[in-house]
Amino acid sequence: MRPQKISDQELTVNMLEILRSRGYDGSSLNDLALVGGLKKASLYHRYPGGKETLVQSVLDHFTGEFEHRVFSVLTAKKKKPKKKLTAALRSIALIYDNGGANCLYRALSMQSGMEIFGAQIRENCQKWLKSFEHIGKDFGFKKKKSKLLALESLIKIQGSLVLSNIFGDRKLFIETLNDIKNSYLGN
Amino acid sequence: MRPQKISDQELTVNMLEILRSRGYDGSSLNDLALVGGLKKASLYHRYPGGKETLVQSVLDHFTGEFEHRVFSVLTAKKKKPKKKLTAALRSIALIYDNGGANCLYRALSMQSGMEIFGAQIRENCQKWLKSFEHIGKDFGFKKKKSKLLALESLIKIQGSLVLSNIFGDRKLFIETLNDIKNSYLGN
DNA sequence: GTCTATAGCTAGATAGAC
DNA sequence: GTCTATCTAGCTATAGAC
Repeated sequence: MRPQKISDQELTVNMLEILRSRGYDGSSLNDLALVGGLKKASLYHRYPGGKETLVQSVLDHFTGEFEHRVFSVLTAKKKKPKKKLTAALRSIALIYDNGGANCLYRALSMQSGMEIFGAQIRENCQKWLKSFEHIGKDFGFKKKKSKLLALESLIKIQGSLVLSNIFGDRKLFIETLNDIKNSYLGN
Repeated sequence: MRPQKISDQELTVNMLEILRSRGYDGSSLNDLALVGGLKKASLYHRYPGGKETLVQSVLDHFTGEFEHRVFSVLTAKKKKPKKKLTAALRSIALIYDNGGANCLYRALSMQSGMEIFGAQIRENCQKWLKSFEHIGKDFGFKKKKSKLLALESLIKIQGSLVLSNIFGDRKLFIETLNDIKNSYLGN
C-alpha cells in the first residue's frame, strides 16, 4: 500500500473549491485531480463510480458542514436562542468565506446538476428551513411567522451570495447576515 | 440568398431558454442549434465569432428586455410611482416566467461565464439598482433608504429565483414579488 | 443560408505498469 | 495508490458543396 499523496478530507475540501466556483459541467476531472496534486486517473481509485460519485462525496461533505455547524446548533436544546443564532450565522459566514465563496447547492443547481443531485439539494434546503423555523419558535415567534422568517433568511442568503459574487463585494453578504440577525431580534 | 429557417429574434429567444437553464459550459453548440431547428455549423454563419459572440448576443437581448420593460418603466417621468412599480414587477414576473425560468445573469455567473461576461453582468445589475433607487425616491424615500430598498429587492429576486428553481415552486417567487411591492408601499 | 464532412482537441473513463 | 497510455465520445470550429 503506497501512502496517499493527499488525505480524502483535504482532497474533498480542495475539490469543493473548484466545484462551487465552476459548477458541475465547468469542473473537469483534470481540474479536480490537479487541486489534489493528482492525475485524473487516480481519482478513479478513490471514486470508482466516476465524476458523479466524486461530486456526490463533495456534496455530502458540504451538507455535513451545515448539519454540524448550523442545523444542529440552531436546534440544540440548551443555550439562549440569541447565542445559538449568532453562532449559526458565524458558521454560515465561515462556510461561505464571508461571501467570497459560492453556495455548492447553487453551483449544482443548473439543469445537469439538478437532474443528478436535485433531490438531495431540495432535501438539504428543507432541513435549512426547518432549523431556522425551529430557532424562530425558540425566539417566541408563532409557527407561521417562524416559517416566514426562515424562508426570508434563506432567500436573503442565496440572493446576497449571488450579488456579492457578481459585484465582488463581500460587504454585501456580511450586512445581509446582520440583517437576518436583526429580523429575529426584532429590528 | 436562401431564406432563414428561423428569424434571428426567434432563434435568440429559443437559445436563451437553453442558456439560462444550463449555463455557459452546460450548453453545447449542438443543443443551441437544435432549438432553432438548425445544425451547429449554421450557427457560425450567424455568429462568425463562435460560441462567445452567440452568447453575447443572447445576453444583449436579455439585457434589452430589462432596459425596455423594467428600467425605462421605473425611471419614466410620467405616471404615479405605484403604477410604474406595479408594471415593472409584472414585467419581471414575465421575464422569469413567474419563477419557472432562471436568471441568465446567474446562469452565466459561474467562473467560466464570469471571465467573459462579468463586466456586463455587473453593469446591468448596477442599472437595476439605479432604476430601483430611482423609484424609491419617486415614492418619497430618502437616498439612503432608496438605495437599501433597491439592494434588498435585487437580493430577494435573485434569492427567490434560486429557491423556486430548487424547490420547483413558483409561488415562492410570486410572493416575493409581492413582498417587494409592499416594501415600497409601506407594508 | 444551411448543410455534410472533418479537423483538432478535450472530456470522462479504463487497462495495466510500477 | 498513483502513474502513463489509450479508448471513445463529445466539444468548438472550419472547409466547402449545394
